[in-house]
Amino acid sequence: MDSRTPSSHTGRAKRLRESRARASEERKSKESERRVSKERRVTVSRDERKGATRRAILDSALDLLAERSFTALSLREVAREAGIAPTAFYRHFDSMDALGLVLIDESFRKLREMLRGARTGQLDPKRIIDSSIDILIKGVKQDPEHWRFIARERHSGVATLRHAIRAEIRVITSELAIDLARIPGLNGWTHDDLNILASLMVNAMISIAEAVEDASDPASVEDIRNTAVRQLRMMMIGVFNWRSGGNPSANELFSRGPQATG
Amino acid sequence: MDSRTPSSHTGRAKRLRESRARASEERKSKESERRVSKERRVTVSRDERKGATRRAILDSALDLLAERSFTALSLREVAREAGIAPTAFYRHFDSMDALGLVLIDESFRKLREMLRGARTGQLDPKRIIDSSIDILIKGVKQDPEHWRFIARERHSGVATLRHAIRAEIRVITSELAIDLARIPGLNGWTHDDLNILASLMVNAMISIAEAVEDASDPASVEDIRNTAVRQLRMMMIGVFNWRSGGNPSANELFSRGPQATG
DNA sequence: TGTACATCAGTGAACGCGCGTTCACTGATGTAC
DNA sequence: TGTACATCAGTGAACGCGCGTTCACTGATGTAC
Repeated sequence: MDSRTPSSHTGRAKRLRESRARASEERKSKESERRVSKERRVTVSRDERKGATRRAILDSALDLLAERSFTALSLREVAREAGIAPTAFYRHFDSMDALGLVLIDESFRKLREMLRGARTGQLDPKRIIDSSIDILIKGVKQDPEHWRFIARERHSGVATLRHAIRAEIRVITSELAIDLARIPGLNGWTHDDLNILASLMVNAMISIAEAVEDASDPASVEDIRNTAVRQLRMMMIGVFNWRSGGNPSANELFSRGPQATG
Repeated sequence: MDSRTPSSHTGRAKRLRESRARASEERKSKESERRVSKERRVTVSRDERKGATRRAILDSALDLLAERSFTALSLREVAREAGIAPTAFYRHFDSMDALGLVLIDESFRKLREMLRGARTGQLDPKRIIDSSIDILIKGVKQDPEHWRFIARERHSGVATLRHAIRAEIRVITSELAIDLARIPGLNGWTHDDLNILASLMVNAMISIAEAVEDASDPASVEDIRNTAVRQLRMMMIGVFNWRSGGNPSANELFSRGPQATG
């Protein structure tokens, strides 16, 4: 099936080969099904191929984005890595920007998946902070490309991507705020305060993920983990001593000092 | 003095003209000085010119970086904006990377300047959080280019720049930790806890600065300000209820709820 | 099942463009005497 | 002060290269009958 792959691209068309092999396997498993309803299923084959190439393009781009930023990524480079001619790119995406938007969509899909898993996981409340951070670190390590891409393009030069990311983060934040409202200790909080807390937590999450993602050795990941746990504890103590409404001024805090609740 | 500026570059050599005009003014004010010690001062003129061009290059690059990321910035583009031939660039910097490092150095010099000002400013402790954030916002608005550059390149594709920025942030964090150790309420804290708090604060500072920097209208800046103030208050309540050593578990916090200290 | 035609993912040549870098050069500024 | 020479910031032509995009094409897959 790959007989058409140009030999000059030896070792480059990896992505496409992989992708097509996967598609072909899927196809085989559907063989019987296809025989049954031929008139509908025969079309799939071409679509499968197209889908495989599309995946190859997306995967190649994400791979290359581990080293380059999106602005520095060329259409020809992506096509080369995917094992197709540059012109074939246009059969799948109108422009590089369009591809970028799809990547963001997929990255946040992964992220939300992870968050959903963490939420339904019913964590031991005694270790909720530790567990949350462990889940976050595991998520970052599981597919670092997506995280790196988001972290990088969040402040990149491409306005379209930047805005898309900001919008996604906003959604995650407000979802978290809704969840927080259900926590027993926080049910008296105002809507505003919940949102502010949520964005504090999302920011912390992003900072931690970014730190993990460009940590080189396991020891420094462990450092980051410990720091993050203590920072979140500090934060949480603040949160649970917060009275939605009136609070002590900084001045009072300074004069009271840390032993006040000891 | 600009008679050599090619007419085909009309309106482009702005930077260089400005820079040279500035240099020429400085030169005039040193005129008498120069006459006195001619043998030493005569050399300055060529150096002045060179310095002016160097500044023009740096300023042009920073200007362009408001819209592009560093990887996407070309040598020729910078030269064009600075009003010099592309080849002249090499008289001042070995490569674009070298220029990038100088920009980081200058950006952090500005940042540290601001922080030093904030520290020696003797803030009213009653409004220390509000004032700190106001200073930060003012700083970001005063020269947004530097902030944007740092924010963008912190996660960019250029490893050299990324590492340089990380190192600078580490320095700022440990300087802050030293300062925090002097605060009455925190003098019992362990070295580790102070560092963790410092990095929490620096992270918050970066998040706020980034948010301000890509806020479009004054109203959303005001929003960010209010959110930041409340977030920092929340954090500070946590900090001042923190006992360096043992702390209540998340479980205890959840069961106590926010009314515990109310 | 077989045939004739339509679709369309992928091709490869070609284009004009901006890029980084080299090179030998120019001419104003600086230096030695 | 005047002259002869050195320095060196800035020049402009030239190079080879990778880029995005266009175009008419090919040939396998899909469809109608």
